[in-house]
Amino acid sequence: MKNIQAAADFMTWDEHDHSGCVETALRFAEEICLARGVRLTELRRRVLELVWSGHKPIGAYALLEQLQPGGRAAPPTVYRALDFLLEQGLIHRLSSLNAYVGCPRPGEPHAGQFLICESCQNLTELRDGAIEEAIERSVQRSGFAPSRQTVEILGRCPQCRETAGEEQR
Amino acid sequence: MKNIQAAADFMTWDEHDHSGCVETALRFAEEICLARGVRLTELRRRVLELVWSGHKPIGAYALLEQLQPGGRAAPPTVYRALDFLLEQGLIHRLSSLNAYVGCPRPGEPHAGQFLICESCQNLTELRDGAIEEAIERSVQRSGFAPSRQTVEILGRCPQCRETAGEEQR
DNA sequence: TAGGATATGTTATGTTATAACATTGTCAAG
DNA sequence: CTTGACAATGTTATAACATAACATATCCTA
Repeated sequence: MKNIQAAADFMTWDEHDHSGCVETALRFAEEICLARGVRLTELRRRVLELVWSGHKPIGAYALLEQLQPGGRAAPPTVYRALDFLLEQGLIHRLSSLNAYVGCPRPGEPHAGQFLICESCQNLTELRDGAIEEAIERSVQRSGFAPSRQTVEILGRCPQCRETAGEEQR
Repeated sequence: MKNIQAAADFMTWDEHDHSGCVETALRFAEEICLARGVRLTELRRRVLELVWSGHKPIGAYALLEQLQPGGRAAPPTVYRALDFLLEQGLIHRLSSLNAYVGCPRPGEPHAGQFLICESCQNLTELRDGAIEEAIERSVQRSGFAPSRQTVEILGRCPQCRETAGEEQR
């Protein structure tokens, strides 16, 4: 089991046929949950699907709306599903955006490194060994026992840099 | 003008006489604002002082309480002061905690790297060139133009690791 | 000292997240 | 197949974090 977007050391949420990703992510999630003996219930599956459906990070309340167009579900419903998916490493939370994205490498626990475009909100997840090692070394020196890393870089993606002064895409 | 906590490539908010830091931070802030022709008003000065006063990251509403024990000031008051201090690089915002800390290297613009203890909330700010370079290289490769970085590592500090199973300090 | 710019006060509300408890679903042991 | 324990979800309320919009005050300069 490798990456959801085949062989890459990074993954950009734009400019590819995304529909396959959703299916693949759901299939992987099922395998992983089965192997671990945890339950990917209908609700959790649906939330994971919604997280993957867009090409962009999505907030909990936006998920909530999409979950029940009528507006029935309450916040804890979606937050509990998100908590489960986070625990299982199936999604990431971007704390600088208060938003969630699907993890392209579920089953392979890792701290994501994210490039977030301030203009179009498009996202790239990196997996840069050099960054991880540098952080690892620094953390070791300090005697600190890390449990969770957040590396989020905000800026402008190449596409938005070209169309410099224009309106946001 | 160097670090507020003299010569160090990192700064830990614990285990040192902190009272001097507050004074030094305020003095630096005054110099910097004067040099830039911006106004360190009484309110802004007071908020900066409160941010520095504790040894831990502090939230906006906690600041608000300390600002006016009677409870008069409203949120925008403190958020505006925080925005100013952030703009001037006098404090950092920790997005994984929704909290603020004084910047030990004001006047020397930089993206902080933080080690945050989940047990005692104690904080260490790193300045690790290797991490910065690794990120820089990775970001360059992607064609991305970075504007703001967030590197926050949650875990347990050396002190809390010793007192493993015990109650939080 | 008048007038514009900057800063702060005030009221209301938006956005994100969780606490606490009730109900329902699942599954295995008897 | 039913009972009981645990896991998951529903429901209501509220906590925690943040900003919009407009009024007032303060500061500085021409």
